[in-house]
Amino acid sequence: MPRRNGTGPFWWRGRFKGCGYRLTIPRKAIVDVLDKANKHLSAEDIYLSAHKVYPAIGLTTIYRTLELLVQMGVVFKFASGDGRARYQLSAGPKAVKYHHQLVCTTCGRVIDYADFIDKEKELFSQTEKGLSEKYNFKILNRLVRFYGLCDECSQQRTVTSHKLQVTSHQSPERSKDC
Amino acid sequence: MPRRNGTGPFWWRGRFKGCGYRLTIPRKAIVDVLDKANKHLSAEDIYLSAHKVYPAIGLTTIYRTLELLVQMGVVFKFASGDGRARYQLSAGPKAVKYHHQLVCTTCGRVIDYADFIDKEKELFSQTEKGLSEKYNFKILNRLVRFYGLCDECSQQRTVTSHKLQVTSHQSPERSKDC
DNA sequence: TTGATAATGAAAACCATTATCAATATACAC
DNA sequence: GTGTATATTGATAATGGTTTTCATTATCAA
Repeated sequence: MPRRNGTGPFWWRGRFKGCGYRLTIPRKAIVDVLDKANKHLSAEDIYLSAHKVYPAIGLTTIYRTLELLVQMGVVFKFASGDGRARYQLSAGPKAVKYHHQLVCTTCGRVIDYADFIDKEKELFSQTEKGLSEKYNFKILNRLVRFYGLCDECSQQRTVTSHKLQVTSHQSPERSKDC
Repeated sequence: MPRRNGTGPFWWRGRFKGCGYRLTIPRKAIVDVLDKANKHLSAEDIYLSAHKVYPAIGLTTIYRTLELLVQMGVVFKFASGDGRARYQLSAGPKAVKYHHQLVCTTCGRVIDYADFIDKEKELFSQTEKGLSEKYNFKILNRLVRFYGLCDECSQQRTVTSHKLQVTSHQSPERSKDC
């Protein structure tokens, strides 16, 4: 039986018509790309994939359609550290309602972790309920990001420190964090 | 008594010399701005403030110095949704080790919340310990961001829906999320 | 099929950030 | 203090992701 909000294979199609927007070939191509992807994509990623299916598509349409989809609540957009936004479907079987990352502030590396999430879930279900009520905010997605130093950069930092010690005229009482 | 890592009023000054970098007027001006700010700032914010103290300063120096400070671990940089990065001191009395935000995906509004943080702290202290060990990652800062619809946009969305219903030729079976 | 209008894509504009490079300021040796 | 090597600076240009513009095309209800 059909569900009220539509979460079946083409749950998003009804949204277009329902909102007074036309369901065109480029738009189908874009949502299809997002639907088939199992991770978040950049606008360019989406462009390249959609281009294979529908070569006439332009990058402008990608951005415009993505904005539309975000407004409709079909797509979730978030800022990744590299200057490019990432997009993913906000519902359906592939939808991920949360992101958990370790971000290295030195090299920019991003580690997506899946550990300890179960413990978090319990806490967040309470927190989200409280926040929703207090701020009357409808929470759809969650991002937990830890910033710091990855294994490699912690080590390199020490190396850099040594190198500086050799080439520099400065005082030797330097810390590890250079 | 002086502390080993330096967290006093000018804790960051030693870092420059310690790392073999010169402590110049522009650099002092930039850190002073960050030190006096009680929230995260964009590069332009910092430029405008530093410019008042030292008008000869250029935007280039702002970016360059910020990068340096991030590398030294003095400044924490993170992506805000609006395409501009934000910066803040990573230590000292004004330093904030965590950010908790509600981000509206429709209007872009950001609500910084301070509720429920105590409960989170307990959980995160465990999670951070586990992650640090597993990935050998030194966690310095934390970002918790909930995406969704703010109060106003939830309501506007309904209004838009009505408007569409009047001006559109489309089927009336539209959802609230347009 | 038609006609009003929504949607498209190429190109230009925009804006935050980065790279280039000649000029300047700094720290150290003397 | 003076000189010298070099780190630092800032104006300018370049970059790259995203948005705007505008003439053309596709869509849908009638």
